[in-house]
Amino acid sequence: MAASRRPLAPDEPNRRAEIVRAASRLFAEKGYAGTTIRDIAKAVDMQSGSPFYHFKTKHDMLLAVVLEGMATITRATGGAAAKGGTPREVFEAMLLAHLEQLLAEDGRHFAATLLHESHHLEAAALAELIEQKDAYEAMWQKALRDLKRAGEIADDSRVTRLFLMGALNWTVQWYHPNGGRTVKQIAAQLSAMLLKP
Amino acid sequence: MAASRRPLAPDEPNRRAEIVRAASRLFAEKGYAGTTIRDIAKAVDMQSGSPFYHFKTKHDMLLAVVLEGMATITRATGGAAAKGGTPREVFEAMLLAHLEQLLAEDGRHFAATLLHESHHLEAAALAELIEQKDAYEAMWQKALRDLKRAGEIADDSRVTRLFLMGALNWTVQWYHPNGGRTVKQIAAQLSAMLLKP
DNA sequence: CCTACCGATCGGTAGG
DNA sequence: CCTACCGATCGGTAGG
Repeated sequence: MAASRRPLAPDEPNRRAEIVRAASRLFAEKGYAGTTIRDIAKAVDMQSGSPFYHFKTKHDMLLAVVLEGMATITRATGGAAAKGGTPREVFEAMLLAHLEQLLAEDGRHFAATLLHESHHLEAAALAELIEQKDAYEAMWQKALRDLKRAGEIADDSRVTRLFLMGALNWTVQWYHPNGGRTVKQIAAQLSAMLLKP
Repeated sequence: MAASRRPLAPDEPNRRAEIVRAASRLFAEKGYAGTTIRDIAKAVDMQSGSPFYHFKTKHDMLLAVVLEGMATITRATGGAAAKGGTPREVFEAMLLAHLEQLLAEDGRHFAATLLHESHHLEAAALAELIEQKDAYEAMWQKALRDLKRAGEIADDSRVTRLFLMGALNWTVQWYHPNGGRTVKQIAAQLSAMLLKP
């Protein structure tokens, strides 16, 4: 029905990226197991077997989504931290960067897939992801340590970091772009809740 | 292979409950779409078509899991709140009750299914769940309001409640029963992070 | 990247 | 609750 499509060259360089993007949305909405290759193919106007020209298996598509999601959020949050400033300024910039990736139109499907579908990966792929995740969380642990040294926070333990990750990542479940609150306001409110006045 | 099974009467009253319990574990581990009726049947030593003697559809099994999970946690947390005490005592009892349900051997599969698989429900069932969830969260909102009145917390807004829910529910992702920390310690640490000293 | 297809599996059912 | 089964769908592939 949705006919009339640009006749894309089979090897147009960003077809693979289009598949990853479509897969991220579908995995986020319907889950990995609930999404079919045919769903993904249709979303990028391919025939049902064609995604396998770009990916060997469905699992490889999931891995691509999850690694891109992790890389993007690491780049954003790491970049924010690298700008420097007081521990409080760094922390607040990291909160904002993390939330922007998590909640933005473009990044949220990657984030949701990362948070909810990673357990469908096979052991080797999962190990690769966990390695990156640990590195990411180490950045936060360092930020908490600096806050503690500066007297801005009472406890910088691992559990505190996990509570923080929970508060942050849970926003995916309730944030609505037109909900009246901006991402910036949400970040500020979380900062206010955690840091001393 | 796992032969020699007690010859259960077909209508033994708790066969249905056994199915719900097995389904909760499988849905939590493999996802709703990734779990087959045959998986569930095998887990309770039935033939592949037999679960349909107890449930009309697979969706009905999911609904049963999710509603039981919601009811259990509501009962536990509501019961803790009903014991009364200072706002702080009530809040801490609620934290502990919520976490005990979420992390206990018996309840965590129900909780994980509730948190991660509810979106597979059809609209009508989802609406029913959301109604119960709203009632549950209203209990927490009230607890926060009382804390604010008592001067134990600076902000009792909706977003604060959502950060709290995130910190609580995220524990499902990282808690390990033999991780050295008891549920009680985790509850105490969250309380310390949120309330004024 | 499409066509045409395969073997396996899935949710569900009739009839006992 | 079991037996036997159905139609539909799925991930993946050969051959172009």
